[in-house]
Amino acid sequence: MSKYPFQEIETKWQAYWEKHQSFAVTEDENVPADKRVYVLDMFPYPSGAGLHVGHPEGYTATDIYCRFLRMNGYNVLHPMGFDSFGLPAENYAIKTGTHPRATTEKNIENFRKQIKSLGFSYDWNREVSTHSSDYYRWTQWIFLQLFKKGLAYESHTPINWCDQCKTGLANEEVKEGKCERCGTTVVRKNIRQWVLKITEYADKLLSDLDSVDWPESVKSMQRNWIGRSEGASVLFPVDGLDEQLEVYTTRADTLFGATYMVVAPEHPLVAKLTTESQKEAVEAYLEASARKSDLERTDLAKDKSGVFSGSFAINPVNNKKIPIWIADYVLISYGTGAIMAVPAHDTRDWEFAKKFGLPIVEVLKSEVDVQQEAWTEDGIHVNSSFLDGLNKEDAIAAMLTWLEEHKLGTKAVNYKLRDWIFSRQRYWGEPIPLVHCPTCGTVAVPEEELPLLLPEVTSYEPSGTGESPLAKIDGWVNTTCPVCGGKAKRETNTMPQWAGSCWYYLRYLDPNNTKEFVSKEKEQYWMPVDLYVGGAEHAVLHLLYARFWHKVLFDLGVVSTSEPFKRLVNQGMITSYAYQRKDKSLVPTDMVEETSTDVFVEKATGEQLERVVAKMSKSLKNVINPDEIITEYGADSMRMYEMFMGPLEVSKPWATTGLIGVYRFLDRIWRLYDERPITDEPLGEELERTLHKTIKKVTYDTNTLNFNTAISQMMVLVNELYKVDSFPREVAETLVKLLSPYVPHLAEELWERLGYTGSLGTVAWPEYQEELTFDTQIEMVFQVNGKVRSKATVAMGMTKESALALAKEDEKMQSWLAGKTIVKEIVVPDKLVNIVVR
RNA sequence: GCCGAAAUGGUGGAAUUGGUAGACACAAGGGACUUAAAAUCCCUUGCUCGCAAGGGCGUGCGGGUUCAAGCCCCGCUUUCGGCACCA
Repeated sequence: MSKYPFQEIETKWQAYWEKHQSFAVTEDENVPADKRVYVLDMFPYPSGAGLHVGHPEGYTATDIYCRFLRMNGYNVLHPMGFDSFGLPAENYAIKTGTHPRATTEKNIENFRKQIKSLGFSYDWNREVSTHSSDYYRWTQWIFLQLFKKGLAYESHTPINWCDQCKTGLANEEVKEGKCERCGTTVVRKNIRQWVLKITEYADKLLSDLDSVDWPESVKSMQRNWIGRSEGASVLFPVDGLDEQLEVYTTRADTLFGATYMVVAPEHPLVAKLTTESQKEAVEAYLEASARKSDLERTDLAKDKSGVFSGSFAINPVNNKKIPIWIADYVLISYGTGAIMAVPAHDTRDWEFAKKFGLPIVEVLKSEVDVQQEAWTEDGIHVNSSFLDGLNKEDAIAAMLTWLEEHKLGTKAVNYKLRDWIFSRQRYWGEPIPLVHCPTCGTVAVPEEELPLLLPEVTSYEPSGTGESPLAKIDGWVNTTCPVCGGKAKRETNTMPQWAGSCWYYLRYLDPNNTKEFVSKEKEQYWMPVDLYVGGAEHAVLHLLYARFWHKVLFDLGVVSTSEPFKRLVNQGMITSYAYQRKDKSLVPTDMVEETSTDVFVEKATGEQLERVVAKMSKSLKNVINPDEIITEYGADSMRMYEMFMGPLEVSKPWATTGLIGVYRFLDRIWRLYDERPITDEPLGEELERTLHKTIKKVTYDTNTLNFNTAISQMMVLVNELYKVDSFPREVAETLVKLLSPYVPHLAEELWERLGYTGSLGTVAWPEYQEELTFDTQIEMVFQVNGKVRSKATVAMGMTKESALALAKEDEKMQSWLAGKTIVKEIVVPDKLVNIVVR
């Protein structure tokens, strides 16, 4: 196609950087604190499929930013590693009979090669992999700190279980009742598991969100997930039993309207509350709801179900006897697992009351008949004794005072956030370093014995019974108690994939430290992470878990910041085009023909199709392979195109024609330097202005991650260079510097051709002179009543008076002003004149 | 249902503070070069009325504020992402 020898250039400079360790970074104490920057990418899971086009997007963005910062005198930490424990490798191992370590390490090698082929400026000396024992030794160490702080506990309550993955899942890993990974409907299963008390940090996790520079959407997702609510805890005595039923409510003001109570089927008082006559019905109900999946239980469209326990509670505000029901629309995991039901003003309670014929009492003046539908808006209280006449807000306050005075209830705060189900019944993860001793209980493996190595096995098949594959390895399971020396058994569950990624950003700081997970000095030198770039899919999971661990480490005094990631940016997804039939079904790309511009038809039927944007998928045959793009157009084209497509944060469709456009731009640059003699003559005025405008815009836009507009400004400069004959050295050198963060290989090569030796990486970023960016002539707009009627080219800096005079003299303006009365005159200097007439 | 983000030419997208809407690129059309093609270079390109000069319309929809609105305010629609019996 052309002469631009990208393959040769890219291989050459990648080898140069590697040989000269161009991007190795040290903790140089001479660099002032505000010039130390930590720029982090979310590290990839090294899947067998290799890098997809989404990875280079975020990685290119941070690479450009890092190279830019280095040229501006910053000491930049920019590491890369691999999130290498996890299910896919294990599942692949089971299928093929190869050890997950073997496939994982092969995949890592491939990923590393692919990442390097894009010319990113990582300090590879700091690479970490979460599956290596040097690394997971410290993951285990951190777990032990949690354990010792009482933040890890064993639980037997039912958890989310995926039958396909054969493991328990955290609440965060369940999406719409299905396993996030494989889409299998999640079932409830009673198995022993380790749980981390993330709820203990709910308040801090919530309030500290205000201190970080993160996208509002991510913060709001985390706030919703934590789900703090303020309400009251109220005690209801049980009639005829020496028990009290504690409920949580955000609507204490509606207490006079509570006509029955509901406890979850798993509530500890269920057996006591059940009377002899109801026993059979209750037992049947408990069994039925235990069999239901979470999805079935929470399906909104479904009918409410429940059963009367036989017992009654006393409503403490009016001493009325109200029945206690058992129903699975009340969740054991939220609040106290019991509610007071106010059917008149709560849709769920209303549906239940209607179905089972329970009384509905209006306590808020409603605009509807509460016997016909629930009234959930605010209103004036009625039938509520001392609350009558008050609105919701005042009534809640009044009721809280009353409850506290009578010792019947207190203010309470609840969270939707649940504790983190942390154990996995699988092989390819960090072994949990605990030992079960019949005499000493559960004890920690001594820290000096870490890492507790994952045993080599020949079969990793998960049992599916809730036992980890490790449980079958007798030689490993049977051990001695570190406390009493007696016979004991190892914990056989492993950690979830999230464990390793909870703290990897800390290990990069000090990857070879064998004494500590990170040294205090290095931690203080770099932390917190100044910029963290990655996909939005981690908004809740990884980012919440990592914040939690970091806060625990902060409380332990081993890290110095309460938040790990100061600024977060989500890169948008790179989508692809797909073709849609009238019935909205999609047609694979290879079955589509473009008959004329933007007219697409299905080859087989001739049906006209609509082009839509869709996620890349194998079945649609619209997946772009980065390796092929690099081979055909080069890494520089790939990098620059992905940045040119649009703003970093939004998702945008891949178009290879667009990539070719960027390739052509690079080729034009190449030919400029290749074919034109570089002269030492001074710049023309026009060119000088464009040059300084370009420096200004590229500097500003690179710093703010607006790469697409920085690139377009460089295109403007190159277009202009093609219009003039000469190619002054000043422009030639500045352009190379501006290009270098974006297309580092090409820039290095051109820099060398300009007569320099060594890498551009440490060359100072160009500066612009503000006064040279100003136009001397500007086009002034003349408006009448806000509509553009004429324009004139005038000198910059014209006074308001002369601009107005000029507008009035203008021939076209005069025809629009003739016979009108001037009402108002507005002059925006160097922009426009607007004359308002009547 | 609730929370969040968004909607601009044929397409991807620009538009620092409210001040010329459509930068830059793709696609399309035309021209130059060539025996020819490719590559390259140059020009045109929001819609519409008009021979032209020139006019009208135009940033999802309906209102509003303003001399002036893609941008601010109110009310909708649609799309995407998240949550969803959380009391």
